[in-house]
Amino acid sequence: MTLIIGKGRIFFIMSDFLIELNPQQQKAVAAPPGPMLVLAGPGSGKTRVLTYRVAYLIAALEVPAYQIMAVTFTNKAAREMGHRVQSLLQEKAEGLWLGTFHAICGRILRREAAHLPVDSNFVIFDEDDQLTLMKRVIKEHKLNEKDFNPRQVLAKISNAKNDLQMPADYPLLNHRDEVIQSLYTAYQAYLVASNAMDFDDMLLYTAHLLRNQASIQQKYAHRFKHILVDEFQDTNQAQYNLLFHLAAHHRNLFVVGDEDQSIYRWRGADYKNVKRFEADFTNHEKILLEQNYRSTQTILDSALSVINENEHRTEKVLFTERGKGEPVIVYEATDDHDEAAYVVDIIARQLAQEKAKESDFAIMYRTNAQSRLLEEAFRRANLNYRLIGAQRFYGRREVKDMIAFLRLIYNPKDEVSLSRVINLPPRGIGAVTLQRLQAIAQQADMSSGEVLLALNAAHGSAFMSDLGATAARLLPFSKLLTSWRFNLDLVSLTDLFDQVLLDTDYEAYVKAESDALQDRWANVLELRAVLLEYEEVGLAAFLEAMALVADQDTLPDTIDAPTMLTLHAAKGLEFQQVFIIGLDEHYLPHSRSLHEPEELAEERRLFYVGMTRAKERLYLTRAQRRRSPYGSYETMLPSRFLMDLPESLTRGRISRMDSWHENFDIQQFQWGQSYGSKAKSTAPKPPKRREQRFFPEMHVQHPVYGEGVVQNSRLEFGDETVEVYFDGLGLKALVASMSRLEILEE
DNA sequence: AGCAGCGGCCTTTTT
DNA sequence: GGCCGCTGCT
Repeated sequence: MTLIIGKGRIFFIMSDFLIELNPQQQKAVAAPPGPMLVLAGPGSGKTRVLTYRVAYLIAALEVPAYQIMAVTFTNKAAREMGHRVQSLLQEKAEGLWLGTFHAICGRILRREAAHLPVDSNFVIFDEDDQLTLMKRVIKEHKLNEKDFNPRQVLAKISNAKNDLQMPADYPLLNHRDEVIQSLYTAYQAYLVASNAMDFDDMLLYTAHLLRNQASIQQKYAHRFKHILVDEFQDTNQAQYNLLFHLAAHHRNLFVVGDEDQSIYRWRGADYKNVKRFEADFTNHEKILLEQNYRSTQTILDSALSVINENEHRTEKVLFTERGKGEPVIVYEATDDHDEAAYVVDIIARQLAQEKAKESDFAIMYRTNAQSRLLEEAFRRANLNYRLIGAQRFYGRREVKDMIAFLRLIYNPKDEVSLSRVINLPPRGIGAVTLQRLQAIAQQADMSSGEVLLALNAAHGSAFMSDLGATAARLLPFSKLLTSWRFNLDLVSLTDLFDQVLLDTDYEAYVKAESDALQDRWANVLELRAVLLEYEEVGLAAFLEAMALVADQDTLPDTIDAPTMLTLHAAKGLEFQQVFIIGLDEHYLPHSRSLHEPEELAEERRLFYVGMTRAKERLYLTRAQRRRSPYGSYETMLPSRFLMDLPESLTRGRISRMDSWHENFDIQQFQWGQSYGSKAKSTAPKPPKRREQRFFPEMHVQHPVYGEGVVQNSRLEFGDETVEVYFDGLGLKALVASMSRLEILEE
């Protein structure tokens, strides 16, 4: 099929996935160069617009692909866009710069390392590394972790960096700020000494380079004649600044976003960047995409009724041609176990009846911890699932250990990796020896890793004997590190990996550490398999990829199974049927957000993002009681967001909605002091069903009577009475919630 | 140096 | 309920 755009001179040969563009979309895609702001509601095809815009620039305006930079929110989104552009244009798409802010900054920073305090093979510190480092800094400042919570200090530093403040720029309002500034300075010095940077540094350094180094600014502003940004509402100051310096000259900045989907405020994102864009890029064009191609009108209206409660937003008129659809189903579970059972039950039943396929379903929640009960329920039901995020593969201890070995070999200055692996498995280097090593390093103005390497080189010399017992303790590891370093450029990555495993006897160590539940060694082997894919591109690329994997990147789409993910991870995705669980105060909205209206508004947007992922059906669930972060059971209040749903759009009832605000001061609530009528109990009650689960002809299993066939079933007094025929026993009437009947076959 | 036992704290969301 | 850091013992 051929689509004519512009004056007829230009056309695309669209391949099989062509979806006709509506007039707004076409206007955006085929706009003349210049600043463009596309405000796109959920499901309005903004990714499609972005993709086609890139294709249009190349095919119609004959912009070489290497002059285009497109920024996405996740690596996965980048990959998908890359594929689509490629299938539209084939080899003409080569050379396009496409990736997340962090990935793109990484590329620039390695090229421009000469202008940085680190060299081009710097490593990227993740959250764990940052925490390790900050704890060390706090200790060295002779401060208490209680007075200066490492996470909090890091959060402050992160905010500063997102606002482009170096330690010297850190605002000092009181004495405490001075201490934090001092911690920031020391933390930054350690990063530099480790030849490392954290995530925020990647943006900060790039923004600084572009702002302060005219030659670099010109180079990249000249090279990238067109810049496109997805999820623009979630950019922070540093990112905006960076974009500004790249695009200020040619003004070809094409941004797509939706302020209602801004959910990363806590990470420094500021949807005011939309306003900033409008002020900085005058005479920009602005296009609204309001037609939704994803959801039914009912889902859309429900979502709008929730988001409309937020103030200070440009109201959009979202509409769809997909029809009214089914009501939003609301379910109130007795407790969190019941909630999980309900979700899995609905899915299992639809699958059994072949009304849906596995990958149609997604279950979303506010916090990762909420996935656990669902996992258990899925396993009990013998169903597969995909879990995005949470116990990320790359966060596992053994995986981090092995990556730390590789990182240290690649960059011996990495103090955090060194301290992680120097005594792994235990080889007699404890805190004391490590401290001595660090002291020696400090005196010699070297890193600990460099001292280790020097130690081996100076084996037997006076340098050695000066250090005495410490040197003797360190020597074995010093030799190992030297030989790994020596082999770095000689052997393949997997050979190097195997050598480390062998030299450290890591297999025996990790197997001894494993418990029955976790096969840690299997994870090591899995990492080795990943490494295999980087054999060609090398260790640097491998380490970079490991540092920048997003949650969405961790699992292949190919598994046909229901997906479990946080509401944050759900952005940009869509599913036939969506469950949002945990619609209770303190979960959604989360307790940490209740004190601040801005944060509460963000929780609402988060809920809105989740709701608008659904194409056909939306389920919202809550539980009357659930386990608190502590472990005790608490009576919950239904989420205030549920009150915003018009009854005409929903099915199902939430109790206590009318008296929601009576007697409870939500702000004063603390975990541990139950405010419901019932006292705490440690054991959950058996799940109680509100819906009929058993139907005639079902094959069921009873723990005592064995296998039987359901003859009849009815709901009575909130429970279900099932009549089952058991071979040799005859007909038995059973109470569903008490009899632990399992469904074998529907 | 390493380990076991205890007490305090906690978890929001992610590149 | 689980992690982490501290302590005190071997």
